Amino acid sequence: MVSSVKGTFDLFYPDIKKYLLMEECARKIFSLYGFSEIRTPILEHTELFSRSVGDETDIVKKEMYTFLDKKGRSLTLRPENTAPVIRAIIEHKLYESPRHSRLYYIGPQFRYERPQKGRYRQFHQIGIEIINDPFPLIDFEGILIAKELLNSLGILEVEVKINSVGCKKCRQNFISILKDYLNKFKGDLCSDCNERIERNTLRVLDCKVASCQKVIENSPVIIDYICDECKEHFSKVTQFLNDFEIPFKITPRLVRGLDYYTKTVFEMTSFKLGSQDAIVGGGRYDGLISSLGGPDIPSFGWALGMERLSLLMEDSPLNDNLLYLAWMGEECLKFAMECASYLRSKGVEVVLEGSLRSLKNSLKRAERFQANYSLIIGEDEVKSELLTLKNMRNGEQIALKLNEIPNFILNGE
RNA sequence: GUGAGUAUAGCUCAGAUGGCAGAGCGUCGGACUGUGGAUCCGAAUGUCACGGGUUCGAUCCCCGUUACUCACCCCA
Repeated sequence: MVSSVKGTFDLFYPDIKKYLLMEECARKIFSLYGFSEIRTPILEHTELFSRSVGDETDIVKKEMYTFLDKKGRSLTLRPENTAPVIRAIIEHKLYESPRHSRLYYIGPQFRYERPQKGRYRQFHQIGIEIINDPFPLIDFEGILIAKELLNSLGILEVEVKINSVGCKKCRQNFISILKDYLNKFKGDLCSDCNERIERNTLRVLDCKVASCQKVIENSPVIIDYICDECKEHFSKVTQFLNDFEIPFKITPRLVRGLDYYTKTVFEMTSFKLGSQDAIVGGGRYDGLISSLGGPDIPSFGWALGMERLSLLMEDSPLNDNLLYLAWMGEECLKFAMECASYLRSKGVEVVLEGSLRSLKNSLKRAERFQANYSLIIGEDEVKSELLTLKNMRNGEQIALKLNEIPNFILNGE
């Protein structure tokens, strides 16, 4: 037997319903904020990610599905969707188009990691990108949208963690200060962190090793060192959050694993998940467009993990309005087919099965289908043109003419 | 990439000192010829993950591989 690839999975009823619900809610909310969808290819040139996400990040160093195609080009299954969206924006010169400044995407992403709870090799993200607006309002609205999306799906218990990682100029300044500090405690830091001091200094702040934690506790805090502009930006974002009563926690050690972030970074986490507790993550990336060859235009975005969200969602109620058509005898089949066709044209969901069954068996099938109704069509019904509609939830039966059924099922009349 | 645990029916899981492979649930059929869910009766379903070793004999012990689960790293 050939099985699915490690870290991938098949999605079907009932879990698929959660995904459809997520997508539906997301599309609804995004359009309320003036967003439109963008779909980019799953395959990109490897260079796109090494240049944007960063050569020194784990994602690029060890987590990408990269291969050579038949002409020897290095291609990569996208590990995230921000770089592809920005690539598309630049390629089509859409960065000045207001209509294309608010984009959302829904789709699969790929990272070659060891699977565990809430983490897969093919996973799915819903995300947004807001192009060409440098103002703190955008950071706030971005977070607000994510929060509204979660709320609309019944997820209320999330913690919003927020921080600023400064801009190109002031971050460098902080990094050298942090480097000086960390170098004093080299002996206390784990081997990973000793390497990070030079290659990816900020990430030391994120280390969970106990001995490193001690050093980090007393380390310089980035918000104290960022430039006035960045400080101003950050305080406006937090001010908006306060004004609109969105609880948040300033987390000085929150630095994210992608190099392109500037100023605001944020994460939404849930204690109900395992150790992979981030549902939404994102921030501002003012330098990304220019670093990919576009003009110097700022952006903001986040991504939400659908698998993690689905872990938090209750099993969705069975709100199907499915009708199972129980027909008896070959001489009823043609009539049953005509009924099915009519009902579907009126918007009723109808299952009609090919095998001739006893009524008892048909009702059993209806139950297994989790149908709300059974419509019984036998000799009597064909003659009288009064069909027997049975409510499978409470067992009640009523005789109706065919043209009365859609209204009865869809509107309860 | 690292560590630990697990792998037996569609699902959940038992099993023996190493000697014919088990249960519950589910599925299908019947009791009940036009009325499902309850009850009773019956039936089908297994390369005991894969490959090697030890043994008269291995699903069980040993080695290896793969997959799954959780954790580390990192991230959604």
